[in-house]
Amino acid sequence: MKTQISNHPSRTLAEQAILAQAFAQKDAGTQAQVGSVRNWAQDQEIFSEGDSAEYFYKVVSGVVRTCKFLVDGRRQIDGFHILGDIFGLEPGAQYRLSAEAVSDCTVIAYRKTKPGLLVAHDQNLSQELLSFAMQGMARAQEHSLLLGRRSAMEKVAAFLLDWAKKSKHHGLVNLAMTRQDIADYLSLTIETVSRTLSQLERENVIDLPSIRQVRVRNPDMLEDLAA
Amino acid sequence: MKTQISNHPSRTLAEQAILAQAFAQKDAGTQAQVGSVRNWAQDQEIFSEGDSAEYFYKVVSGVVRTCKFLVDGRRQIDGFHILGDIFGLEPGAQYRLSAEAVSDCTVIAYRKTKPGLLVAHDQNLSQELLSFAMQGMARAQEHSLLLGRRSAMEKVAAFLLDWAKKSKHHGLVNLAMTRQDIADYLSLTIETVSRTLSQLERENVIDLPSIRQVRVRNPDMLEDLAA
DNA sequence: AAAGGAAATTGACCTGGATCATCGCTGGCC
DNA sequence: GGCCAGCGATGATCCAGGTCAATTTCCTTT
Repeated sequence: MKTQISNHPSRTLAEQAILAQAFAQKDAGTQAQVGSVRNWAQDQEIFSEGDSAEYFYKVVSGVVRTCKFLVDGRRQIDGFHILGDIFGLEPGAQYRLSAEAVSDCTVIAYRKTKPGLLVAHDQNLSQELLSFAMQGMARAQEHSLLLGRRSAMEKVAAFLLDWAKKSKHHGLVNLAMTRQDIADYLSLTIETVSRTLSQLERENVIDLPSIRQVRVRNPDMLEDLAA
Repeated sequence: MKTQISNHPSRTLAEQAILAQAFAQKDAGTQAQVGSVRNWAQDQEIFSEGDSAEYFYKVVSGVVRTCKFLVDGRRQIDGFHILGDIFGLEPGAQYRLSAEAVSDCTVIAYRKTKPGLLVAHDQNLSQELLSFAMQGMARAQEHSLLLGRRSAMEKVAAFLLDWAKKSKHHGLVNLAMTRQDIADYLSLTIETVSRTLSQLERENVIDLPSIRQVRVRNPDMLEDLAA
């Protein structure tokens, strides 16, 4: 049952804390601005570009991608969102990107008080949203810098470092996403991503113990390559 | 004298309105969160990556670029900012980008109440900042999409449309920036920007009456090319 | 108006990554 | 265990845009 918080074997303490917080708010009944928990299976669509942006979301578990589909079928991934990340917060009334579950995932949906207008009665929430929006801006700017005028090697190395930083297993990165996802995030082809990873393995910078796992053998070298 | 608002021949009504607003706030003396007007000459640095982010800015006249310099000398331009745009708003205590005057320009500097922490006592200001931050995020995301997997033609066409939209002279765009600026914004070389503009002129999509002016002859075609 | 220098254009050539094609691996299913 | 389908790896080739090298245009200064 979805409202069951505790004793879920796959949930970390941090995830349970976020859930507990959401439910505490709900139980207190202080505001309409409170979250409801939702689950999504791998590759399901959470929302689609152009949909009315009634909700924004916070990730409790799993990984979400936000992306855009171009007319000619190309797909660009704007970002991956993990535990604690907020996505789907829009300046306008419609989503400008689609959101999909990279893995099975749990998110909290927050309803905006008015469609298209985000009003925070609560000073803390307002502050938190502003903070998130600025971080979101910074994140998007970093992504622009990553995409512009950087070689495939620089892109892949930076991507790996980014995920290594997030990983709790020291030096071992579990990638939730496919090569296609990585390619669409870095604006490369799967072939180039694959070749670049192979090259890094050949040069003893990383190991690829399984298809979705990367072991960083030489972080310094990886830093250098990320430029 | 810098505090002189009216009777400046090159200022539009909108610019004067922004200045008047800034001074009205100042005169009322309601808050510390009030702006001071500053002028910068072309190519001067407004702030530099790593500086303590004490102020954020709003453009009154002219054009500002925010950019990052890479170790190997490459430069990437994150964005151009014009009348009414806010720049230099940071989630952290330091600027992550540099800001420079593309043309002579006038900006209003707002001091943050605490370094590194942006607190808005005023509900309206808080709302406005949130709105700006979300728009900034959207702008940065659009830029990522523009840089990723798009041809030189698509980039240049999208760039021209963007500026044509902002121009008041119907169909005539005055570019404040050099080809190098355009190249660094689109992650292309000056040669490619130049060649692409020439090609557009040859195909009667645009005219290039002078080096910093573009006349859009066929907006529909330009839209198609921007994909 | 002439001179000088920076910015822009244009041409010739080269290369990194895309494209196309094939093969191998792996994990789910009976 | 054997089969199959989707994902990933790798090789061969191509081409858009980068690089290098002249000019040309425009703007500033005298």
